[in-house]
Amino acid sequence: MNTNSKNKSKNFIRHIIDADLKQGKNDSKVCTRFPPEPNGFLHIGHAQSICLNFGIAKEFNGKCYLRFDDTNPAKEKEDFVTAIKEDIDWLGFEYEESLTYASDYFEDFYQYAMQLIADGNAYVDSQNSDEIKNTRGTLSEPGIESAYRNRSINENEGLFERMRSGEFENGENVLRAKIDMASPNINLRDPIIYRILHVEHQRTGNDWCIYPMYDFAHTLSDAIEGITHSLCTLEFEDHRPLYEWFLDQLELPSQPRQIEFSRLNIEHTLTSKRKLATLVSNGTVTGWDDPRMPTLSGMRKRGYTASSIRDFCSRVGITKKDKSIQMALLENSVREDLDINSPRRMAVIEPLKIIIKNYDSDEVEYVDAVNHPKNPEMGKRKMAFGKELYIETTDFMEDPPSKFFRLKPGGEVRLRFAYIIKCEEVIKDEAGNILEIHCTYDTDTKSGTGQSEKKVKGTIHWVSAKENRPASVNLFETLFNHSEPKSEADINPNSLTVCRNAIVEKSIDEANSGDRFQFERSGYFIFEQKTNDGLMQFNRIITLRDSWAKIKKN
RNA sequence: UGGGGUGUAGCCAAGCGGUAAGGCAACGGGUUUUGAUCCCGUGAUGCGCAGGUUCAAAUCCUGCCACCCCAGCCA
Repeated sequence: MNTNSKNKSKNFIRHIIDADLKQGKNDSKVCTRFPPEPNGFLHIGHAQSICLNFGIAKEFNGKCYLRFDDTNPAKEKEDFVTAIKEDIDWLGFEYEESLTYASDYFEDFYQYAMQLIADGNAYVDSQNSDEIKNTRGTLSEPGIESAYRNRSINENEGLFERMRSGEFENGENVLRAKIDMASPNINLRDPIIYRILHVEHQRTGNDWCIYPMYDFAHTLSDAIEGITHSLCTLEFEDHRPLYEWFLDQLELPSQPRQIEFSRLNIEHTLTSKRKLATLVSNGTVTGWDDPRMPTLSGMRKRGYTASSIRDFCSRVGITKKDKSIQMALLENSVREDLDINSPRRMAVIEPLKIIIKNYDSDEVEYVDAVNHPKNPEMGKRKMAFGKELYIETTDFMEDPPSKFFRLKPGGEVRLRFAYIIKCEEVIKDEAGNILEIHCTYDTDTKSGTGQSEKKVKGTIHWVSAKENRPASVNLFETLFNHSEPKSEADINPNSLTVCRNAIVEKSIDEANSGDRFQFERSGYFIFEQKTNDGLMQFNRIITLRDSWAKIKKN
C-alpha cells in the first residue's frame, strides 16, 4: 500500500502476541473482537480499533468477532446495529462468520451469576442507588459495607430469581460482586453486576428485566467466545483487576487477557460518541453522517476513501501514550490515495468571465485534455474552447504582489490544455467591481502543437461559457477552531461554505453519484447528486496542497 | 493528598545495555502546461528532571516533576 507498510514496526500488542505464541499459550491461537455498543455511529477512533483487531486476526491466522455489546437496552437501537455493520463493510472487513451479540449469552450470564451467588461471591443488595453511591467511599477513603452484604446464599438465590421474574421495580435491588469495600481500586468495591431494567430489548424483547453490567458481561463474553487478547482503551485499565477476578472465580471456557492501548484523538475534532451524539441532537450538524463529522459515515459522505482511512490507521501507532494526531496526517493519507486514483476535470468555483477579443468564431473548438498526468490509461477527453470562458476569480489580480504567476493587467498566462492569453482590459461596473476581462490569445500556442517556444510562468484552469454544467459545491473546514475542542464555544462558524455558482466542464455529465475527481489546481471532489434546481452537487473532499497560500502569508 | 497509567523532535513512533529507524509537518533545491504530483537534501551530543550502577545507559537502580484515567444501577 505504501512504504510505511513495508517496514512496519511492531507495536507492543503484537510483541505480546508473539511472545504468547512462542510459549504456546491459547493452543497457539489468536482471537480478537471488536465490541461496539449499538448506541451511536462509529467514528475514526473505532476505525483504529477495527483495523487493529481485524488486522491482528488476519496477521496471525486467527479470528475476529464483531460483537454488539447490547447490554443496556435503554440506550441502544437496531438502527445503530445496521449503521455499524454498514461502516465495517465499507472499511473492508468481514465478519459473516463471526457476528455475535452479548445478548446471545444472557442465559449463560445468568447461570454464571447464580454460580457466583452459590459460591458466596455475589449478593443481592436492596439499598437504593443513592445509598450505594454514598457508601462507595471516595478516591482516598474506603467504602462502607452494605447491611445486605451477608445475606445467606439461599436468600440471595431466591431474591435473584425473583429479580429475574420481574417481581421488583427498577432500582429496588441489584446484584453485587462480593469483593472488598475497602479496595483502593473503586471498581473492586462490590461492583454491581446486574440491575433491574424494565425496558424492552431490541433483540430479546421482554424476555429479560434484569441486564448485566459491562464488566461482567464483557469478561464472560470474551471467555465464552474464546477471545485470547481482549484489546480495549486505557480507561479500562482500572477494570482489569475486576476482569481477572471474574476469570478467577468462575470456571470459564477460556482465559482471555485484557490489554489496553490509548485512544485516538485528532486535533480539531472529537472522538467521543457521547459528544458527537450531542452535535447531532442539538442540530449543530445535519446528522451522524454530516460530511464534517469524524464518523465513518460522515467521512464516507465527505468522499474520504476506505483505503485512505486504513492507511491512516496504519500510520498511527498503537501505544499507551496519550496522543493527539494532527489532521495533516489524515489529510496526507487522503491525498495520496486520491491523487493516484482520481481522474482530473476542470471546474471553476467562483467564475470570472473572460472574453477573447481576437477569437473570431462564435463556434467552439475542441482541445484535448488528459484525464491523469501520470496515468495514460485513464485516457483523455475533449474540452470546448471558444470566445467566452470562465476562470477562477482568484486567478486574476489587478494589483498583484510579486511572484503572482496568474492573470494580471498586461500579463500572459496559459489556459491549461489550450492557449496562452494576454489580459488587455478590465471591465468594471460603476461601483468598481470587476465584471469581465478582455483578453487576446496567441494562436501559435495551442497545447500540443509545438508551434511556439513561448513560455509563461502560470497555467490556470478554465471552463467554456458555452459548454458547461452548473454546480453547487460544498466546501468544508474543521468543525472546531480549537485544536482540542472542549465545548460548543469552540465550534467553527465557517465549517461549511456553499458555492452555488460553480461551473464544471461538460464532460462531467458522465459522473455517477459517488464518483471522485480532482478539479485541477483546486482539490478533490465527490459528486453527490443533482439538486432539485438542476445543479450538480459536489462535496470538496480536500484541497490540493497550496504552496502559493503559504507564500502569500509570509 | 488513594489507586492505575504515561513521558524519545512541532505531531506520531521505533528502540528492550553497545553509542538515537521511519512517517507526517516544516524548511531548502530540482522536474513540471495543476504554485499539484514526483525527486533530492536539512533536523535530537539528545530520550521529562536529578543522581547512581557500568568500559558503555533512552534502555538497569533511586529520588523527584509533569500529564492522563477512576467515586454510573453507562460502555
